[in-house]
Amino acid sequence: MTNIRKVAELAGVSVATVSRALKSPDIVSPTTREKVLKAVDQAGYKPNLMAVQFRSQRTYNLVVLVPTIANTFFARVISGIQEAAQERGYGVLLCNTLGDEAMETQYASLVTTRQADGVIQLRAFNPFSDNAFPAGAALPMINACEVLDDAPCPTVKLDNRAAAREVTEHLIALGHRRIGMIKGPRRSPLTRDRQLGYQDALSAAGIAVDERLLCPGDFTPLAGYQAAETLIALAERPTAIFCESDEMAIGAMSRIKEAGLRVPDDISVAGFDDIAFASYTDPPLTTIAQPAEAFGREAVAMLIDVLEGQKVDNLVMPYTLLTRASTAPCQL
Amino acid sequence: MTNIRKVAELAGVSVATVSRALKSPDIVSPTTREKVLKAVDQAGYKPNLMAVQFRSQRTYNLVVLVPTIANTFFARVISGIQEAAQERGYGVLLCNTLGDEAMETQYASLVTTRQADGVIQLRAFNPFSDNAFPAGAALPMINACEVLDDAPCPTVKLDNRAAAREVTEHLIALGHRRIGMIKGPRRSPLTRDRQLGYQDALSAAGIAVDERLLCPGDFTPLAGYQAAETLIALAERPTAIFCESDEMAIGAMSRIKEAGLRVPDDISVAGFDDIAFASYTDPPLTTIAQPAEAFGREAVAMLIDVLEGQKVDNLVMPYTLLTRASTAPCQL
DNA sequence: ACCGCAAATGTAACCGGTTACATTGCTTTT
DNA sequence: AAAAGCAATGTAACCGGTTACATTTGCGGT
Repeated sequence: MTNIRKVAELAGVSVATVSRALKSPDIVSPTTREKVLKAVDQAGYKPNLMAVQFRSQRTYNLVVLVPTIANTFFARVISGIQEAAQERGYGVLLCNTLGDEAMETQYASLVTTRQADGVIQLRAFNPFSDNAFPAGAALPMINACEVLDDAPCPTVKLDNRAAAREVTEHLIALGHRRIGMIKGPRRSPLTRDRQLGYQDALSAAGIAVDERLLCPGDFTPLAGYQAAETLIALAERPTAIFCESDEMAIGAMSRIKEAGLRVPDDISVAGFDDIAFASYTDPPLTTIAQPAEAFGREAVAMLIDVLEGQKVDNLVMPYTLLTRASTAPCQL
Repeated sequence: MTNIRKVAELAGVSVATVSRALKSPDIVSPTTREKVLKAVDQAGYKPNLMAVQFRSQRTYNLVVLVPTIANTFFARVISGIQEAAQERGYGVLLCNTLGDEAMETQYASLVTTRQADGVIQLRAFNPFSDNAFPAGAALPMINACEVLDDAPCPTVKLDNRAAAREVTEHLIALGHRRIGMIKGPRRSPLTRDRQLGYQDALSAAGIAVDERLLCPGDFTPLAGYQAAETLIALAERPTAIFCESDEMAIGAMSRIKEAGLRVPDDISVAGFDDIAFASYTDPPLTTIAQPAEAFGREAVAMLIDVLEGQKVDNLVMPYTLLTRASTAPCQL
């Protein structure tokens, strides 16, 4: 193994000089620097970063806890994380937790065992909340996308309530009164906020909330498919459906068409996320565009600020309602 | 920082004894072991894994080079990698390379700088081929999914040629004679193999290959959309289109319908990959199912075998043609 | 010629584990 | 009772960098 001592020997200088020539070139003489660089080249020397990291007690790795990368939205967020981390010289340790809290805690503890410097959590769960982490809240973490109400760390989120309200208002403006909703996982604050926004819009329009129009889901196409089945089977079926994710909207549209109904003629469908496929569905999907990659980029920037001891503020990202052909005036 | 010396002091033993009590409990006396464990507990001691790794010169991290995680197929492969790696006690350092060779080489060199033990490359490019890596081929790597013809390492792949032939034969059996093809990136061996399979099927059926029916693409929905535009504008337009990825098939179907044509009545469409959305498109997509997660799992298993000095053989994964409603008998 | 100061370089401790080797103390063998 | 063997534990070197501190060198000022 070519280490710094070999290089020092080759260059005829001390290890300290080699280290300095590489790290702070300005404090060694030009002659020496050149000798060292030549020796480095000749020996094919690459610093053992494990040693560097061990010495500096920094790994320059970030742990990312993601419920599932199979979800297109999260894939985009991770893309942003990856890109930003790379620019700043950090690596990304990916953890696909499938919502398993034990796994999240286990992965988060890579920070306590010094295999990573910080955590980006994309789900509303504090992996350090366990009593195994007495100093829990102090560990470097950013909670992004789906955030805890009482997050013990900085957060990056969307104003989900406002966004859901805007979608619902759009449907109401089209004349819809019976608007179904396919929700996300039961205990998610994101689901709760979007439902609140939906209710806000209905209340403002003087429409009563009908519990039968609210279906649980889990953000997958299959869940959307099944929920749509329930909704279209209702005696008074909805004329529009707001889905909390595009993936569910795609599943829902599939089931609606299977039943011989048309989108948007018989039922308007709106989604949330603006995934890549949203403009290629038939008809193209009305949805809320979230700046997924920016979520990732911002989370990384904030986490690195935390790691560098800077104070960071919570961030609310912007959204846009994209009106496409899947929503149309109510035909009733 | 609570380190092993603190624990040793607390327990009234030497650091060596603490290390042994934790790593090889059977070679210390029960009394001592208990004392040590109590001290560990009391001090809240967690071994600094950076030190352990530094000492053992193993990081237990694997680098995964993926062209883009925004692609649903790769997201599934990564899921498999992640899961298998975790089971075996390895972490996954993700690198979204966007096909940038410099970036792939840079990330792969995490192995030479000892920040990772091995590489899983999901693209047909050898990041170690550069002359910066004289010992290139010897570095632990697995090439999966899209593999190099002369890969300097073990590979996991599909028989793309046979699979493409099977899809094309299916279309021919439905009576189609003018079958368009939307290809992948120009220089990809995967694209070449699938095209060969397509040609095999045509030749066997006595159909001449018409160059105008072959459109380049890049696996994205947009590419499929644009390629379909070209194909339906042809004087003699195809009655079926085989797309090298489901994402392109989804884009193509979108453009076909936009032109007022019906799938499969006017044009049959087949894809490749069987992504989650493939069964929710309208109509559901005929495609080749690839065991994406298994690709990832096998790649990890093979890489760890390599790291442990075992000999490993190349692997060919199975595929299945899934016949859904997007392909139907030719109407001409 | 001598002193002082700064620049350049060298020496060695250090990070926190692991482990080869040394030491201690006790049991078994002849 | 002495020798041999073994289990339990301690001592300290080691991994490969970084860096505080020490030392040397060179130059300008008097």
